[in-house]
Amino acid sequence: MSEFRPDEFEPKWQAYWEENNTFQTNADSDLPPYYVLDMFPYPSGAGLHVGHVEGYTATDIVARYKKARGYEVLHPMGWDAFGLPAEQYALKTGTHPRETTEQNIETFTKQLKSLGFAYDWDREINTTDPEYYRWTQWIFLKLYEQDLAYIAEVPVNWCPALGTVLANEEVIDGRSERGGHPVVRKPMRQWMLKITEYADRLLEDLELIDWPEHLKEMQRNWIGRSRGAEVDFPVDPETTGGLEANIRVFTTRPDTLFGATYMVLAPEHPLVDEITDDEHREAVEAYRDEAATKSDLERTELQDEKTGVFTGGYATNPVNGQRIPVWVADYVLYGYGTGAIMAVPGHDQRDWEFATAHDIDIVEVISGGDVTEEAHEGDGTLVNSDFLDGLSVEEAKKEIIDWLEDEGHGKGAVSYKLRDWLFSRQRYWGEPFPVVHRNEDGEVVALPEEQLPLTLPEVEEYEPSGTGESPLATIEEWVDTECPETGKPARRETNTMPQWAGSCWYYLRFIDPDNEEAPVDFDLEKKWMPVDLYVGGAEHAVLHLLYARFWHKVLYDVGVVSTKEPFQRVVNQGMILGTSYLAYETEEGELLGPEGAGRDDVTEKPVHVDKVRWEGDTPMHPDEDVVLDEVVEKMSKSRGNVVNPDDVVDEYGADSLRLYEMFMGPLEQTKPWDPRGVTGVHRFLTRIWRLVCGDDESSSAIVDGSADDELQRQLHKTIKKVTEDTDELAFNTAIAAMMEYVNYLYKRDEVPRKAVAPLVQMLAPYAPHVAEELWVQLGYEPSVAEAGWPEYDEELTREKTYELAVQVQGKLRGTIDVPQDVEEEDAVAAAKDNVDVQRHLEGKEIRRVIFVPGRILNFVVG
RNA sequence: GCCGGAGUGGCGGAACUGGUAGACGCGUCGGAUUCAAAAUCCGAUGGCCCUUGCGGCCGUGUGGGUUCGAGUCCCACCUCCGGUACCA
Repeated sequence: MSEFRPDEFEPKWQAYWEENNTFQTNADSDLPPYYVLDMFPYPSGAGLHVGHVEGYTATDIVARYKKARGYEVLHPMGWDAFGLPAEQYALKTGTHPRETTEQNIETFTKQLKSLGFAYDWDREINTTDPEYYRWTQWIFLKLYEQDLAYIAEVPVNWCPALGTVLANEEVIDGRSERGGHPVVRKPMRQWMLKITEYADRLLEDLELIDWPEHLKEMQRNWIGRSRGAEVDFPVDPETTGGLEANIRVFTTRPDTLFGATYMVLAPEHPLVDEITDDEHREAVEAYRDEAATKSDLERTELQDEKTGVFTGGYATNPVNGQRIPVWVADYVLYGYGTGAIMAVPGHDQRDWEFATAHDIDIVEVISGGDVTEEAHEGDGTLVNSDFLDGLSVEEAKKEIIDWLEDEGHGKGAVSYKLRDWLFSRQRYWGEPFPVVHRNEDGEVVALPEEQLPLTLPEVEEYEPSGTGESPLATIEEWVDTECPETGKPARRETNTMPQWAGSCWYYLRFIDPDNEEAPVDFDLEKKWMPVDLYVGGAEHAVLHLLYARFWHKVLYDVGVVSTKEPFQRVVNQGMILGTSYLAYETEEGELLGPEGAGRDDVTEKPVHVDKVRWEGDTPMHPDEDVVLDEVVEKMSKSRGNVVNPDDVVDEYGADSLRLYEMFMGPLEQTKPWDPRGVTGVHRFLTRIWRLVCGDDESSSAIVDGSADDELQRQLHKTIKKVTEDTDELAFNTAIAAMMEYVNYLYKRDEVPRKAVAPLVQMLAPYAPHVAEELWVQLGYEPSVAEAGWPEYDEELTREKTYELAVQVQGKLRGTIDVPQDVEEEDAVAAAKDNVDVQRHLEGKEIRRVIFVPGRILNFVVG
C-alpha cells in the first residue's frame, strides 16, 4: 500500500516528539526515577562518528525502554566544549573558539536529532557557558576552602610547539598526544588538587558500585596502594663533611632490611647536593643534568642498562649499623614513595641488575633462590638476618616493623602510585581560576561567590605568551585587578582549568540545569543520584571516572550531594573498527598488493574507502593495476576508513543505523563495521513494514481476531526474550528474537493485530521511527513511546510437548517428542522405540540411565 | 614483563546454573516471480566419508584431565586485543 520511506517518516516523528515534549523529564513525577547518561562529547569539527552512535543508541534504547516500563527517565545531553582543538583552530585562523564551538555544537545537535535520540533537550548544558562554568569555579572554591587545591612549583611536561604544559596522560611516548610534538620537563608554578588525600576512599568505595571488574581493577592499579614501611637511614657524618640527616626510604619489603647493601637517591632528591663529596661532585652534577633532560620514556624503555653514580657519601643501616654507599640513579623516581630507596639486590631484580652492573655486594637474606643468578623475589625463610632468621617473609615483615617502631627508626606505611592532580593549563579556552594574587604580599585570595562567574575576556591573539603563561597574561586590563578583601592591587590567575574540570560534575547539573542558587538542588540530587547507567568509551576508564569520583566525594563532604558515588553502573561500549585498503610502496616507488604486507622496506599507502575500485569482490587501486590489502583496524581519517553516520542515515535511515550498530555484537565488544550488515537489518525493517502495510502486490496481512495457541506461544516467548535481553543490554540477541518472530509471522497467511502490536511496542526503543509509523498504521493513537511495554505470561511460553535429546554413551542418537511433565519411565520407553536409538542399544546392556527432565536422556551401556 | 579480556562455519556473532554446537544476520548456492534485471518470496548452506541413509566419523586456539556427557569446569601452553610500565 505505502512505500517504506524512512526519509519521510523519520523527520516527521522527530518533529512530533519535539512538539509534544515526549521525552521531557517531569521532575515532579511520582514514578520511580531512572537516570541514564552518556559521556557527553567534545563537539569536534569532524562531527559525530559511529562510535558515538553506538553508545548513544544503547542508552537511548534503555531510556525508551525504562519509560515504557513506567519509570520517570532522565536522559540528557550536553557539550564538553572547552579544549585544545578549538584553540588550535583559533591560532591558525583567528576564529574565536566560541564561534567554532557554536558551529560544531550545531552540527552535532543536528546529527543527534536526525538519529531520533530521546534526549530532554531542555536540559542541554555546555561547559563553556558562563552560567555553567560559574559553578565549576564555585566547586573549585570549595576545593580551595577545603585545602585540597594548592600551588606548587612542579616539573611539568612542557611542549614548546604547543606552547603549553601537558598532563601526563596527554603525553604519549614522550610526545604530545595531539600533534606528536616533543615534550620536555620544566619546573613551573601550577595548581594542584590533592586527590591523594582521597586515595583510600576512592579505592574502598569501588566496592559500592557495579562496574565491570576490569574497570575497577584499572582504577585500583592506577591508585596503586601498597603497604610497607618507611625506614630512616642516618647519613654517615664522616663521609659527608659532618652532615646530620636521615635518608627516609619507603619499602614494601622491610623484611629484607638486612640485605640492603646500598642506597639510591632519585636525581631530583634534595639531599643529593649535601651528601655528595667534592671528589664525586662533578660526576654527580653531570648525571643530574643528563637525567633532567631525559623524558620519562628515555628514563625507562630506551634504557636497558641501569645507570647511576656514587655520591661518595655513606649511610648507616639502622638494623645492623653497617655503612652502605649512597648512589644517585634515575631508576629511582622522585615522585614515588620518598624518592629514595634502600637497595636489596638479592631480592629485587632492578637492584640486582644495578648491583651487578656497578659491582656492589649482593647478600642473600631470604633462602629459596640463587642470588648469584638473579634476584629471589619470592617467598622463603629469612637467613643472615639476626633476630629475623627462620621467620617467613610474612612474619618477618611484622616483626621488623615492630622493631623499627620500638627503636624509632621507622614505621609501617602505605604508599600510592596516584599523584596529586596537576590542575592548570597555560591556555585560553578553559575556565579561569576564581582567584587573584595580591601584589604586595603575593597572597592568593579567592573571589567571593557573588563575583562568579569570572568570565573569559576577549583576546586579540591566541598565541601562548611564550613564557609558558597563557594568552590571558597579555591582557593587562583583565589581569590587573584588585584584591576583593583589601582593595589593593592584585593580578588575576592566568592559568585556566583543564578540560576534565567541566566533565567532573556535569551529571549533577543535568538534574537541575537552571538553578541559580547552587550547582544542584539537594533534594533533586537525592531523588536522581546516583546515575543508574553511565555509558561511554573505555578511554575514560581511569582518568575521567576517577576525577569525577574524587570531586563527587568532596561535594559529599561539604554537603552538596547525598551520595558517595556518582555512577552506580558503568558500561564501556566497544570500539567499532573500519576496513582499510592498503597498497605498499617500495623504495623504488613500485606499488605492491597484499604480498607487501609486513615487509620493512615498504611504506603503507592507504586508499580511501570511497576511492577503491571494485573488480567483483576484489578491491583495486583506483589508478594502478594493483590489488589492495584489506586490514581491519581503528577508524581514523588518515587511514581513509571512517564510516560517516550521516551517509548511512541518508541511504538507509536512522532506524537501520541504530539497529545495525546494536545487532553487530555485544555492546562492550570491539566489532568490525561491515557495510553489508546494514542491509540485513534494513531488510528486517522493510519486512515488518510489508507485514503491516502490505506492498504494491499484496495488501496488509493484518486481521482482527485472536491468536491461536502456537502464535500465542511464539509471541510470549519473544516478549520474554526481548524483555530479558533488553534488561541485560544484550541488544543483539533481542533483535535476533524479533527477527525470528517476524520470520515466523511471514509463514502465516493472516496475522491478528494483537500479535503484531506487542512486536511494535518492543521494536519502539530500537527503531523508534518505524515503530511510531506502524503503530498508527495498526490503528492505534500515537505515540507508541507512550504505549508501555507488553507483558508476557510464562505459562503461555511453554509447549505441551518438547523435543528430548536422547544420547547413547553421551552421543546424540535421536530425539523424541515427550509431554512437558514426562516421567523417566515413559521417556525411556519412548526412546527405546526410536529406531535411531534402537540401533545403538542393540545387543548392549543398559548399565545406567541419566534423565534430566527438559534437557537430556542418556543411556550408558556396557 | 605485569594486569585484564578474548580465541566457535567463508564473515559478524548465538548457546540459561555442564545437557541436541552454529540461533539471528551477512555471503554463497538452488528455486519461484520477471521479456530481462533489481527488489521480493521460498529452500539449502561446518568439514570429511560411504553402501546416499531416519547413515557414519570429525569438529568450538593447542595438549592433557574431571564427568554418563565439556564451547562451558580444572591444569599446562599458544595467539590476538586492551591497559600499564624501573611505583621500591
